[in-house]
Amino acid sequence: MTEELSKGYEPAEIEKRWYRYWQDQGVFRAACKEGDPRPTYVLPMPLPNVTGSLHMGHAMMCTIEDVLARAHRMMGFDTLYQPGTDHAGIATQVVVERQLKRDGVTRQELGREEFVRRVWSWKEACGSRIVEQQKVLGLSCDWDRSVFTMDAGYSRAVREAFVRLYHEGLIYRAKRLIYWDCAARTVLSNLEVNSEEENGELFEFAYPVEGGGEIVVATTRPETMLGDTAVAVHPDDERYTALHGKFVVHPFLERRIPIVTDAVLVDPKFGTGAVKVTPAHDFNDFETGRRHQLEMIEILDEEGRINDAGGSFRGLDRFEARKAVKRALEEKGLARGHKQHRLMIPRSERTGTVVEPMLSTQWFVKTEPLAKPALEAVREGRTVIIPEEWTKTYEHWMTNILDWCVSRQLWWGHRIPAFYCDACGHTMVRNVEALGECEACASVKVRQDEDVLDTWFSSALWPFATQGWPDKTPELLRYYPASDLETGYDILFFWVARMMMMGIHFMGEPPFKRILLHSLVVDETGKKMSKVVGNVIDPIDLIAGASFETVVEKALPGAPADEALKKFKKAYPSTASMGKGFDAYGTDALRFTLCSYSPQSKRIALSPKKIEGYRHFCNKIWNATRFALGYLEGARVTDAAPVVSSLENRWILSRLGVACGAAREGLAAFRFDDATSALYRFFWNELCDWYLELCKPIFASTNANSDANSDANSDANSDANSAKARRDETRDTLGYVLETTLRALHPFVPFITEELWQRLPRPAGVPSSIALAALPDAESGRADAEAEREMAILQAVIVAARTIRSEREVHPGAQVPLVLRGEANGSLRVCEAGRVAIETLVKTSSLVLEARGGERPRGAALGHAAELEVLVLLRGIVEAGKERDRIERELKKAQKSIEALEKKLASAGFTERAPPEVVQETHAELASHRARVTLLAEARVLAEEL
RNA sequence: AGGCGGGUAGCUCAGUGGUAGAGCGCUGGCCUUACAAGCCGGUGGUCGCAGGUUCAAGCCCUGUCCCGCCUACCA
Repeated sequence: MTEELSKGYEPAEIEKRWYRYWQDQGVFRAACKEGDPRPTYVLPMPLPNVTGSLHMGHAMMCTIEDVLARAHRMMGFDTLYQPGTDHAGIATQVVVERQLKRDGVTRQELGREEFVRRVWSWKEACGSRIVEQQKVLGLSCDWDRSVFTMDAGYSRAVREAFVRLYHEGLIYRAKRLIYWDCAARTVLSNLEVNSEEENGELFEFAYPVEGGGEIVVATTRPETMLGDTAVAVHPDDERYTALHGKFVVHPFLERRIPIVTDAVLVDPKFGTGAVKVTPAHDFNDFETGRRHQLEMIEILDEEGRINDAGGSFRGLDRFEARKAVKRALEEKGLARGHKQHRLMIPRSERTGTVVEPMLSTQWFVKTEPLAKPALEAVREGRTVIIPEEWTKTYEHWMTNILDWCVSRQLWWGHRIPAFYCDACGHTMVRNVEALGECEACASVKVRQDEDVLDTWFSSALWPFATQGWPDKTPELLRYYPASDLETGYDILFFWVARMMMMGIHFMGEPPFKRILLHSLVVDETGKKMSKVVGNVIDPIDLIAGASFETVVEKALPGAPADEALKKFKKAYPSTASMGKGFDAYGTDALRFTLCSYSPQSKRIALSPKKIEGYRHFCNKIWNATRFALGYLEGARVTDAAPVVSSLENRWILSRLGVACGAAREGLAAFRFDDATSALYRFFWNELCDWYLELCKPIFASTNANSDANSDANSDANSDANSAKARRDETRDTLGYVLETTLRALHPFVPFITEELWQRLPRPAGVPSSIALAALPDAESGRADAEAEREMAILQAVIVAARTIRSEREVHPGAQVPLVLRGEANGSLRVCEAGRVAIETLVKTSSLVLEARGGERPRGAALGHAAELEVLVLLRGIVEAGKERDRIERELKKAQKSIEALEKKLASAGFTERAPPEVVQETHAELASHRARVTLLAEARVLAEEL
């Protein structure tokens, strides 16, 4: 720890050390101590799937959350960042089944018990990967409280919730048309189904009409005609009036099918204007069937094969059946052509297979009574959604919510606690793992429902089931409701809305005070990340560094490397200038980058170049500290800002307060972009660019004066004393400012700040980790308007002089004579006080301060800073012609501004109706432009003698 | 089709009615004892388009054209 800092910032080396330290020190632990006077801050982590590995979305989410958690911890809250993982029913089952398939076994062959055992062992072996990655990101969760949704305690809570809802009449079992995943052989909720436009075919065929003639229908799913129980036409469609009330004959199944009229289903302008109706396999047809009391014929089994109802097509897979039906229709001369057709294909989010609408008996949650209070909680502001615009989306969904199908035909998950008696048919819903005998007839022929619950049902209980509910544990009392819930807007419905419903229902109050939503992380061109497009980035590659070969292999698995790389670079144009791959940017740089994006926009276009930029920022922090450490020996660093007298010290403390205040405001308003940019600008553009540069001559003066000390000269001694006093004050200020700034930065960049903070002089009695130190605020600085004003004058003078030097191509190392002319009691006094600063930062060979009015030195370039004239003597260095052109250009600019302002002031409307201070400001602005014109005219004269 | 966003510098994005900001890029000059992952300068905008309100519009209103996302869809 005491060894010197390396010249460059190397994140890998420092990051690995501190995470262990934090865990060993128990920094992340929530106290949950009786009598703890601290307020609580509770942040339930959106539980990642146990199957998952960390993607950019997680990185975004985790970063934002960890910033919130760390900031609140530093603000003195008893902070619980609640971690855990989700058993992810279908996703996990699919993964394990795939693995079994490689070994040539099916889960049916293994049996349920053995299969579930295998899933558990898979979970033990592989399920912690994402947790390890979260630790790489620096998450400050209380890992000791981590919960897995299949834990015994959590499972009990899930059963309890089901049982209570059932007895309250909010859960029911019914036969409904649902989405069926034929690959996973389970029902899906409509949120687990994604529809995308794909190429398809609109196939037309004729139904022979009883008594002669035919009616042509069109379909994208010809095989469903095996379940047709009607043909519908529009009642007003004159083409078909003659057929009303007649029947068609099914060509394969010897079934009479009625022709019905239906104005809802049929759009006469589409296709042939006649629609085949398959009530058991289509949502619109289902409703049509209800309207006309049509027979509902199911034609598919649970694997998507044609069942007995399909006659000779029985046993065919649905896609084979499609071909077979078309062929058979052609053979019978009933095919009437086909055309290309774009249509929305619904696919299972997990297995990717085309889902089929099927009739099925399932368990449903009655959502309306639950949604209403959840809606009201937001309307009444008991829960606030940020950014606020999402409130509308939430309302829209909550008011149009459908009953929620919660049963799944899976083996991995919480088994539905419903028991059926085969003897008397009695149904019992109890919070038990097994039930021995029937409560009605005492028969032992009792079997449990085979199905498990939707994963979202269990995760809907997250805010309270993690805290021991239904028991009234100390944790539950202290940590419910949570403070914030932070997540991607894409799961507002899936999860957030459901937690709201369940939280209010079971706990009587909403589960969180605020809902914070961040945007989707997309590629640099704005496209969604996907393995199809080949633009996925593994956050770990950005942290640890990776060659493009490695990166591209993950982005587009299985594709030729050069093709994949081309696609990848197209998705991330800023990587064009990056040679072999990503450097190791480090966790801190990635975190800072993610925080720098505004939460207002709906997409976050990830730019690797931007991450590189923030790594440079980390390097800047590193080196500034390295510089400072060379002078901080013996610094007295205090809790509060020191009282200081010199301008630069007063100024930096004032700016420090502004920056820390802005950072706090940004954190509070969920505007991390504002917070990070305030700290970035302060650190780089104020602390490094100005303050440290101003410190240099002060620290350098030490040596000069210690030489002077050896003289017996008393003046030199007193000079030396005052120089020492100033040096000490500056040393203490620098120490304080740096220590404070690191604390302000810590929530965003935890690793580098801990590393550097541990090396800095700190106030007495600080905690063992920066993570437990106090988060600075506006009061951590010392507001000083006068210092800011004076410093602004010095900065303006220095910049003006530098600009002249640079524009006239004076060599940066060359010393130039500088003359500043102004008001003796005004800015000149400030310049006199800041003489050393000006001399050093401008590099002057001589600095003359004089009152305005006298003769100006000939051959000088004339600039201005506030009301000061800045004269840089350049005789013999610069060509007169170039200088003249430059002055003309500036004159034109100034004239243009003057015209605009004069026009504005000439308008009576403006002078009479605009607020007086605005008019005044405009006058002042005009005056300053006019003064500038005068100055430029004079500069032209001076330039003639260059 | 409906709903919600967005269009500002070459790129990615901030912007609170009072003459437009950042980072990156571009560009000129510097290896200046913390940092070339750097320093000192500079260039760059008809704020999608057309109206309107206002003394004043990137910001408010209306229309319009593009681009996203979500929801529901035509069998």
